[in-house]
Amino acid sequence: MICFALYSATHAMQQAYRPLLDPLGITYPQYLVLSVLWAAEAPLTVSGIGGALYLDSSTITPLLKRLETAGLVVRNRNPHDERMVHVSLTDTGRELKVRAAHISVCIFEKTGLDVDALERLHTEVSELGERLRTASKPELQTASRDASIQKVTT
Amino acid sequence: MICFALYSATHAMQQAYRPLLDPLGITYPQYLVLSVLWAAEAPLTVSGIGGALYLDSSTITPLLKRLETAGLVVRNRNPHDERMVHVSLTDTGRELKVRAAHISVCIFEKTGLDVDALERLHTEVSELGERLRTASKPELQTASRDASIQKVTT
DNA sequence: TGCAATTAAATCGCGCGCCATATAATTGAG
DNA sequence: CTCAATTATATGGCGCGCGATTTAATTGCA
Repeated sequence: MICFALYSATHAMQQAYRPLLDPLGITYPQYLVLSVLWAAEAPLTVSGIGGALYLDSSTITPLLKRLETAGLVVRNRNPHDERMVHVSLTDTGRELKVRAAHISVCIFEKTGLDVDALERLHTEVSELGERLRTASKPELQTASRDASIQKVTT
Repeated sequence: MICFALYSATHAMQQAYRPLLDPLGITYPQYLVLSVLWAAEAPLTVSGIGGALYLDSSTITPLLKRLETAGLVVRNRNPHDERMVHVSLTDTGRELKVRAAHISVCIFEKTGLDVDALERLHTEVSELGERLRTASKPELQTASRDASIQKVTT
């Protein structure tokens, strides 16, 4: 089955990121969350970030607290609806985008694939993920993810 | 980049396994370890299992303890070299192989792919993992994984 | 309006993964 | 033969992920 291949390739990928992210003091999941924030024009909510990454608040909340401790983001309750938390980048958090700009090229090189092959593989893996997600998720036949949720392009 | 696609597809895949593995009382990583043991003719060492799954003893040891508590495996020190631990299946552990036999077909169906497409994707993802692994790992230009280590075919 | 449903985050528990380190057994150079 | 290196496993700490539950705010229906 393809499952172990995915599993181990994902671990290998995270290991490939490690030497690039260590100098920035962030982990790969933190890099993903920051990528979502870097791409967003306005502050995002916890569930907005989680929706983009298919993660829920029990994963995102503690991660955001670590990013906040690191001085990269701030969190404030939405004054119009106190249930929600707006997550915004600090100046330091925005600056990190520049310091991280080289990373995707470095990873691209580590894959040893050309742009076309990578693009094809990306599409196939994304579609597989999408099918597995709808195959598992709640019985409500998901009408594809809500359009308001951003795509992650890391 | 393909990275997030891999990351989220892997999570989706593990979610797809969950309803199938829950009745057996095991997790996906435990299923992987058991798959390695099911495929082996003789008892394996901790590093033998870890080598097959690209995991080290700090991950495998506690997982094996849980499998041992569940009565699925037993661990004994190799009398000829007390540093090593031989991991063997119990009868219960062997019986579980039968109860798990349907799982790969169920997952195959959830992928929505035909055998050929899945085979191709499997090969490409495996090769990507392999390249990322050698790109990251120790400076010694790895001469491909030691032939004595089994392949995982889950 | 009143109050039960719903919604958004947060919290808790647990099982990974992995780094760094520790412990114990074996090997090998001198 | 000795003792420093090496090897195999185990342990501790930390950051995910996720199920289950909790807390707090908002909504909507009677």
